[in-house]
Amino acid sequence: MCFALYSASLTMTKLYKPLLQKLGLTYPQYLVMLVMWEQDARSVSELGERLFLDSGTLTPLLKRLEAVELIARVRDTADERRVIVRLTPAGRKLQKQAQVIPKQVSCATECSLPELAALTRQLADLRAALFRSIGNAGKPAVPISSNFTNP
Amino acid sequence: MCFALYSASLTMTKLYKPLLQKLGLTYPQYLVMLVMWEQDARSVSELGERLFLDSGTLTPLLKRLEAVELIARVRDTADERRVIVRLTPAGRKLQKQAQVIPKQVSCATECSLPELAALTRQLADLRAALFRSIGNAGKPAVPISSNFTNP
DNA sequence: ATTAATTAAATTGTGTACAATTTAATCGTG
DNA sequence: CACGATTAAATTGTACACAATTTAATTAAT
Repeated sequence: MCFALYSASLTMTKLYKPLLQKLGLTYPQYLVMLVMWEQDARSVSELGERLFLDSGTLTPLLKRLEAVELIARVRDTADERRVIVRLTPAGRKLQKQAQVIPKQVSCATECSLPELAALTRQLADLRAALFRSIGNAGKPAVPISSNFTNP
Repeated sequence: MCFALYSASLTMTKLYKPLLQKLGLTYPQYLVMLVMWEQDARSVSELGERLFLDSGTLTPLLKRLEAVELIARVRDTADERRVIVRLTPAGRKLQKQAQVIPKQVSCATECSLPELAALTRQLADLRAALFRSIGNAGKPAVPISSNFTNP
């Protein structure tokens, strides 16, 4: 299953590549733009929470989006630790060009919309389950000295 | 759906990390070892066909596995273009240590085995559909001069 | 009010992915 | 046999991912 997941994900990214190239975006950059179109003016950590990515991934990605003037990055004056990301006019304008992409991708999947919705929920549930497991591994719910083991 | 796929895949890799660290492997390296345990003495392109990865990804990965002496890379004497990958004794020995991993991962998914099997097939089908779509875009089935268009 | 702890980004270093190109070997045709 | 086409790996350059660390700003506890 893990390999099927891994290679389906890589293949999906490959499918997006030519579609997104017309917009000058990579797939992770497109995800950031989707989240920004959903709501403007977000901090880096808010983006990270939505996308499950950390600053080590986002910071260079956001710098690239800033370099092509799709977003602007400014320190939050109220809290100088935070960096607020905003869409530029070009960034907002790009949304219209991007609107055709979901249909093209959905067509390539050869799945019906209900099938896609079901698969989406399964994958989201899976991610949540894996997160719980990782969380438990990182911070065990029970001290190491416990005598209990998983059934 | 695409985002669910993308983030589930990244989370899966994160789950594997601590498990594989005990074996000194990354997830893609583990995939290569799984394929090698399945059958020894494969060329780089055979590995690439199994894993849907190209030489640009595999060559440095295989060099790292060679550096830790889990595999050996030798030119095929019958065809000097090919490089044959073989397990070392240490590489074969590692299989035993790796046997516990699938159960640990399956447990973390919180899915039954039939559920996992069903999801695996869905993801494999999805990957195949995406491949078809990419293939058609990359190498059109009909010459450029054709008058035909897709329905 | 200081100082210690925490938090948010950025940085560093390692390891994929992959397009595009290069190098070298083999194959196919005349 | 020759030589252009093809094939297999390797190389180059760009862009993620993420653990671990660092830097700077804020909060908390005394």
